[in-house]
Amino acid sequence: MGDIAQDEGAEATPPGLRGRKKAQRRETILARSSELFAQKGIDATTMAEIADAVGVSTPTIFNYFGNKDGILIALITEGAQKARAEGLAPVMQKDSDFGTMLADLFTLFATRTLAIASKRIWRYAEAATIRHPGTELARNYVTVDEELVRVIVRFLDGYDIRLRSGAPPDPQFLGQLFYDVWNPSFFNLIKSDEITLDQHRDDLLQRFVPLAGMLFDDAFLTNPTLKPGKP
Amino acid sequence: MGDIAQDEGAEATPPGLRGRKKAQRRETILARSSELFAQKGIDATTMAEIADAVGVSTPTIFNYFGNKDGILIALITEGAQKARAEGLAPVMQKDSDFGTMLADLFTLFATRTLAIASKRIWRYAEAATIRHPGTELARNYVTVDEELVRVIVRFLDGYDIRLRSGAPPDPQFLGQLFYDVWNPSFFNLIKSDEITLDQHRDDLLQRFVPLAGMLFDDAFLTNPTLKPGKP
DNA sequence: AAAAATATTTTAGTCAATAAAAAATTTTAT
DNA sequence: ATAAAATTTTTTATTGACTAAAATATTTTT
Repeated sequence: MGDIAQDEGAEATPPGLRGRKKAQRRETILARSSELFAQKGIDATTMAEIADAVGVSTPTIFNYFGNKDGILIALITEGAQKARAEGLAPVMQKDSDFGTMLADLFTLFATRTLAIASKRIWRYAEAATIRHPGTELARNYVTVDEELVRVIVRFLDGYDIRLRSGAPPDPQFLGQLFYDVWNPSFFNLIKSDEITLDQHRDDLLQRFVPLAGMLFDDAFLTNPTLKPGKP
Repeated sequence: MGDIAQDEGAEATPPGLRGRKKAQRRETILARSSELFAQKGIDATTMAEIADAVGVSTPTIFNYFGNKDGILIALITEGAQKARAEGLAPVMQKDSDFGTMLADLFTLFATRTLAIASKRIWRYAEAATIRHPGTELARNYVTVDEELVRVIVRFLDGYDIRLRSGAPPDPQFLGQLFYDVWNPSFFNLIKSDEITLDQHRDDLLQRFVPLAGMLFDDAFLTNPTLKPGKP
């Protein structure tokens, strides 16, 4: 439960032999940690074992990642970055109402998120960022969420949204709102090993269908149309 | 980072000398821990010090609360229960629009929440419940949130809400929605020692005013009326 | 008052995390 | 190329959370 000094995250590889070696060792630590976590679980994997597997001393691991949480957050943020790079164009059927479409969109996010790491690892990472919000790695983690909001905003921006209020829609605001509605449900998903992705989708439907019903125009709701010039 | 076996929380005092002693000792542990945490901070307070202050052995503290997090969660949930019992009728000026009223309501919740425990303690408690969701104390903690939603629902239920959709309002749904909109902002508040309650209120205004504007009827927005027969 | 059930302490240990000094390595300047 | 400076890593040692198990004490039951 001590305070922490952490490394600078995955930066652009610095010049010089020293920097290259350091970047490479960082990758090795992450790779071996990932293997060990998968093999024996997080709790059962000791820092000394990781150090052994990498071939360095235990304090060196701490120099690189501050603590075990630091390794977890790095694994997740870097896994998420890779997944993000793989393209995020969501695939879903279009002949449903907009609330259902939102539920499907977020179910897809949940599916992809759990493909990056297990529920347990996400639990640990979420807890770590709350407990140590000041660290560089925790701040990196926040950007994963921000990126997700950006994807939602881009999605919403494709549609010719009609609000009941008649006001012009603010995709940024709506994107954040929908993200905030999704997040507690996603937390429930990762907090319980029993909850399935199907149940998660059901939960999301119960949240998004009524919400969309209150926010959006009847015509848009049942037949969400894309903006002219968007595919 | 080990797994945990925790006690059963603050139950109704069981009969018999043994049970009474146990309940009393539990209270003593909480009282001394609270004092020590306040005096020297959480990290700087060791389990051995708590045990010393109470006059029992260190493992006994673990028998009662599982781990340090367990003590924190118990302090918070029981503090919240006491605060809850003190009556929650929110006081706010009525001559503002409904979005502002919501922001004020949740600012009040934030104020009261931080009166129960410091940001640091809330951070630790939130992290603990995510990391160890299965424990009895973590489940107890959830009920604090549920109770808060109930208060919001009761608040909403007092108003003669008119939705833009024309549909009859579902206070339960709206209460959960508003809670979910509030919560990430509250997390930001406790995650940063810099953010003030005033800034929190500003953030809430930016969330609730536009949201209310999209959801509620213009007439209701500017002049929220109570249901007939409600004070 | 003995037996059974339960709680507590003692003891001993594992592991995360930190600190500080020694040793090794790389870079920079000459 | 080599000495000096800067940086990294290892060694060593220590604190503190947490667990396990056996021994001891206490309460309840019979």
